Amino acid sequence: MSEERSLNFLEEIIENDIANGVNNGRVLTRFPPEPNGYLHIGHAKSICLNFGIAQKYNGKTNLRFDDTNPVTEDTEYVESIKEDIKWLGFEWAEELYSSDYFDQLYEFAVTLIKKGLAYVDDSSAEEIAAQKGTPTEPGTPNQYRSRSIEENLQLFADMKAGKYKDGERVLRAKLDLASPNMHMRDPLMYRIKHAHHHRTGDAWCIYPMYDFAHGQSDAIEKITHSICTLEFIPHRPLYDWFIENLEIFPSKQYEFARGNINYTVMSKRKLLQLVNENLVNGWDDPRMPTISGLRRRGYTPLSIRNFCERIGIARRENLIDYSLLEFCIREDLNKTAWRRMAVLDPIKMVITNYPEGHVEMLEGENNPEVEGGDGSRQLPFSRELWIEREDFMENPPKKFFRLGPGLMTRLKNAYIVRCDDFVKDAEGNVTEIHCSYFPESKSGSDTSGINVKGTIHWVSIPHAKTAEIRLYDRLFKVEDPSNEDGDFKEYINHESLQVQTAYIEPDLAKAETGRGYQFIRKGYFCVDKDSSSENLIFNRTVTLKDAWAKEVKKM
RNA sequence: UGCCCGAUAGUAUAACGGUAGUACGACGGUUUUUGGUACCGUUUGUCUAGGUUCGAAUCCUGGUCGGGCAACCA
Repeated sequence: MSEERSLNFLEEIIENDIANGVNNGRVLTRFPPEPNGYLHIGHAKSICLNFGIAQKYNGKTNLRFDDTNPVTEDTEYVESIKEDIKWLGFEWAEELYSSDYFDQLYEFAVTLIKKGLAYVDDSSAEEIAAQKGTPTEPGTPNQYRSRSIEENLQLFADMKAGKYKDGERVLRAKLDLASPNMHMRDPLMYRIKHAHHHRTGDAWCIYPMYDFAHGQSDAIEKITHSICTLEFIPHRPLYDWFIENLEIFPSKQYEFARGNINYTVMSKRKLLQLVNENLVNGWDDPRMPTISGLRRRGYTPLSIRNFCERIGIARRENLIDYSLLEFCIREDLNKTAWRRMAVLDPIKMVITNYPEGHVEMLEGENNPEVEGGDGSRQLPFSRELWIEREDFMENPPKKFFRLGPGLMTRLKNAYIVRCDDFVKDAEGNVTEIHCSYFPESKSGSDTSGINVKGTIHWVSIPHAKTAEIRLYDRLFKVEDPSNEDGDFKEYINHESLQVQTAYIEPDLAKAETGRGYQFIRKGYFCVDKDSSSENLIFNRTVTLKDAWAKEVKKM
């Protein structure tokens, strides 16, 4: 059952187009990343939008790498992008590259020159910028603007032939130097770059600019709805102008607001800086908002797709609460993660009336949320256990439902225990807790009649294994680091990674990568890619909601 | 000083001239062998001033505020 949901503005446009027979109801979108960095959660929004909307209207989506700038692009990025899209659960119709169209694009440029709509300009970048004027003053034409078609044709061919050095000449559209839209003031179409391209190698030394590649690529592929972000709004008249004057397929551009999330940054440039300056451990650092980072952190494709669905599509600037992303992953993992026990900050508990050396195996459900059950595992129980230090208080407040002198609580999947005594060291730190257990209170066959409010997790000391636990916090200390004074890196949270050693139940030695685990009462965790059988490593994906922590804050 | 886009609870997003709703968050409660989950409830909103209209979040005008635009980046 899909629930009733109102259409976003793009769906409305498409339904309208279908109703009016535009393109005979055909829908073809494209996702056009530049292979110059890893995809992040903002791209996920665009991916879900482009692929999702095509799916919804029986259309298709092309994956097209916008690779018109060889100096920043690399096949490493191509591979990671493809992996991330597949992992998110989407399939592209065709894998394409803007560079596939370099010949065609060159011919398009020649066409415009022949129409007297493009010219070769010998000015330097600085001169061109100066001649463009300012938003309030029109630009001024230079002597090159009136070159003959024949001369332009020859010069452009010479540019292609490699007769000039980088920056010596450019090809420009002959448009309107007085336009209030700066993008229409004779925009650059081609520039010279003697650079090796990841696909075309050294075949070219001139490369088209975004504005002269994107719309035409859309048209070549007969994209019906070319969806991009808000900053391309002023490019739209140019997009249309090239298509009109080239008389090619009329793809249409639509813009939506990119998604931003608080306490992180969402630009490839900034993320690249974090990587290059070793402020994080690579693009897939679990603190990164990249798809690969979220994956390594333990986020699932479904949780990310649900997140993208929930944030919606609109045209206003936004800064989404990180808590929504957390909600989405908890929602998914609650239904799928296997419950296990791990003690992160241990203190020893001795059950004084439990026979020394005795071990019994108890059963623990894998996931109580799964209807019909999701199997179970065996838990060794013995006289000495590790429990969480915070589950004992020497002077507990009235609402504390765990252990303290005389207090009773249940050990998850085991017995009810009562705290009888505790031991302190010379510095006054509690080092050991002594309890007695009620044999008839065993989980599943409790006839003790005792009611306790709290349940705590534990690990049998003689059976415990150890694991490295990586706890993550937000990467930045402020909501919107890019909008603060100074460099965004000043706002990095240097305590965003904490490494601990935990005692884990023996079954966790078999933990698999790619599966979520809930460490009961502690959060959701996953096996990190650095993990090995000798050195188990878990990442904390997200904590559980913690009502007690809130209670403590109020006290 | 020019042009363009936008403005609905703390956040995000609906309502398409006719009862301002949903989700997350926050707060309170019920259930619970996870202080989790589930369930129930509460709270908070149409930037502003005019106009059109029987009726405006919605249409019009002015203003305010926020964002974008002058890369041989995309």
